[in-house]
Amino acid sequence: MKRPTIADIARRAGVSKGAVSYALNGQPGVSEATRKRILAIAQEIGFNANSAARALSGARARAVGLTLCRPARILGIEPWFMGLISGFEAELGAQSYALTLQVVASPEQEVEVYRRWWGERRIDGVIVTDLRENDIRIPVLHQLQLPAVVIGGSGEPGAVTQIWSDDGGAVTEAVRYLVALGHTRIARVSGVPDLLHTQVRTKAFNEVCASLGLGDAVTVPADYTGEEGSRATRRLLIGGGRPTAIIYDNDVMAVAGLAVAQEMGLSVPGDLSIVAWDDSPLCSLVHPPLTALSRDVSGYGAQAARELLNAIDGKKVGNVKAQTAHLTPRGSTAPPRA
Amino acid sequence: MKRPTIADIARRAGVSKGAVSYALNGQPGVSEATRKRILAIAQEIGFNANSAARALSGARARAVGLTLCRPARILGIEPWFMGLISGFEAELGAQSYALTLQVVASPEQEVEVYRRWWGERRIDGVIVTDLRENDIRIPVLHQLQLPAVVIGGSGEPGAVTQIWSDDGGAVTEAVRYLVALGHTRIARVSGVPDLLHTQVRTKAFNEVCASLGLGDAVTVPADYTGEEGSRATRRLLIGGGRPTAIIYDNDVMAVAGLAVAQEMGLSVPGDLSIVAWDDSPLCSLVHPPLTALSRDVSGYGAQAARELLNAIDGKKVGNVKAQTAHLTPRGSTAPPRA
DNA sequence: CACCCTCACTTAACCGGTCAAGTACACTAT
DNA sequence: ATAGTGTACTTGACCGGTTAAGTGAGGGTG
Repeated sequence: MKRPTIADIARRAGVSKGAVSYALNGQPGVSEATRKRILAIAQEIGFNANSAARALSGARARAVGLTLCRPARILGIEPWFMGLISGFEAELGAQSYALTLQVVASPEQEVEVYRRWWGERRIDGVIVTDLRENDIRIPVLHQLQLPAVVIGGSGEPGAVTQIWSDDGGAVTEAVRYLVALGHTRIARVSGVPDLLHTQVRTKAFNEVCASLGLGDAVTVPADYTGEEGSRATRRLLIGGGRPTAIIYDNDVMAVAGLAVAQEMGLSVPGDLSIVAWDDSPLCSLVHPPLTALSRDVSGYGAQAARELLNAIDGKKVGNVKAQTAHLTPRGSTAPPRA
Repeated sequence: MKRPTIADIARRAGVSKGAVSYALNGQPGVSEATRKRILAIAQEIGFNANSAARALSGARARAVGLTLCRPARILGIEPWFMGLISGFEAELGAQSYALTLQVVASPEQEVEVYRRWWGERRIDGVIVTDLRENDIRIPVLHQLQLPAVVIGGSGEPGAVTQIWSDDGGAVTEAVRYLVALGHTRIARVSGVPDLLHTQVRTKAFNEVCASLGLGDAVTVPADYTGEEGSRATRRLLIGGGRPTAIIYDNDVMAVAGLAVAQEMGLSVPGDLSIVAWDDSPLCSLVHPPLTALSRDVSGYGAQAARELLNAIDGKKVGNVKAQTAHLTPRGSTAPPRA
């Protein structure tokens, strides 16, 4: 089956290729009557502009890239990314932009992928997640002049547009809530310590614990996987001065922590309260359902996509603050047993 | 920063554009010495062929498409898709093919996306999941001559390459195992009944139950989400003749089922044994860890990608049988209490 | 009535690859 | 010496859009 081209439309409409192009792109240069006729023909023969030809003649590729840099075993289970992706799609699909995905093993590989995509002119911009301190990707994106939106930065103004949320505020809310319930020994199982948003959360956790006089704030670093979540939880529950509440940096580790507590014969929330970060269906799936710091992940993704499309259109670099995660109390938190 | 083109390489090497093209693509027409020189220059200046130009001149777009047609809320949590995707990537990345993703709401929309992609010449082939009976996507793919690989067909020979696994055999193994443990009242919570592989599993379940004299085999249809999994489980556990074992069509529903049992004060595996389909980290995360029908989902994806690349290269249409899921016993199955 | 302006187009170059056809030269066979 | 063959290139058309520059008709103005 032959793909219709603008030449086909031009022939049927009795005009030139150029006129068809103007008509289809809403540019001035054709009369309203001709435009309507051309659009009708395009519709009728099911015309779609060849994206290669369009990209080649200097216009947009109408695609954006996303690299996922987490090991496959965690990618599979963490709802976060899929939530983000469906958010992107909602926005990109509406503008008929495509999303190109690449799974990578390291930030170095990520940089290579950016360079390749740029060289291939395959994408118009990228979405960057998991920002680190002195992230090696940022200077490369800058050098390549590749429009980008960073998700999960610290909120400090930088070279590229950021979508960030006040994670510090959310941690503070969670700790205050647990203290109000009567907890005094609160621990935390964090995500990868190199990531900027992990650092923001850790700092806020330390500060609020200090300000409420909770003694030293214990944060055990992990990596978002269930295994590490279990390991960290065991370490916390075995040691002396066992905490009565644990805040986890994602839902997967929180679920793993719940399982460890049950396996050790501790009751949740009687002996241990659990708060998860990121409220996916996973949290309401388990028993007891987990109290979580909820945010609209796919809305977050949609906002990121919108900002990226703006950046591609050459609009200003900005810092967009997304909704702060809010506490959704469920069955996994309660006052500690005397 | 200007992107290097083959013209730049040609100039530096003192040859024509054509020669560079032959050299880079491993085609005959240049001497070994010249080829080496050209490749060295390409390497040095960081050349990547403009994918648009390449696609435009009749060659491949070097991209394949995947549409995800499940509601966002389930997409987020089901590890299956992410596992598949990382499998695709392993294979596609090696050939520097890109993966283009689109989330859609219905098979009708999916067909539209295929048509658009085809018209835009954006992709060289597609991966089709969740095959239905008389699937409307198949004739369209055929009409468009779009290379495709179907994942999760029934194994019956058809118009397009299929990757399938013997789900019937796996169900049979699970039921036999439960019967060996002493169970006689075994129920099943299935995925969406329209999907072909659901039908295959249901048929096999009915057959093995009949052949083992287990009375009528109860299958409650659900949709892979946790909510539906909970609902179906409650229905099974409330009714008379409560089953002592339930087989779930995915891990998410199995976890939800576990939570329902716990919430109803039933012990797992004492009062109820649970078998999950698809062994993701989720299964070993909960307490007790779930007995599962495991298969290498990302290997499955890799195989699909390989077959798709073959189909794009015009190689034969084939039916590839992937590894059958095998039972991984864990803590959620045991003999029923007297 | 000449002049200018606007509108609605047409024309053709261009993007950066691919590839069929053409060319120049060396080497071999008769 | 001449034709024939193969190698190593060059040349230029082509893919299907976009867009700057050009054109001709019609209307308004002094």
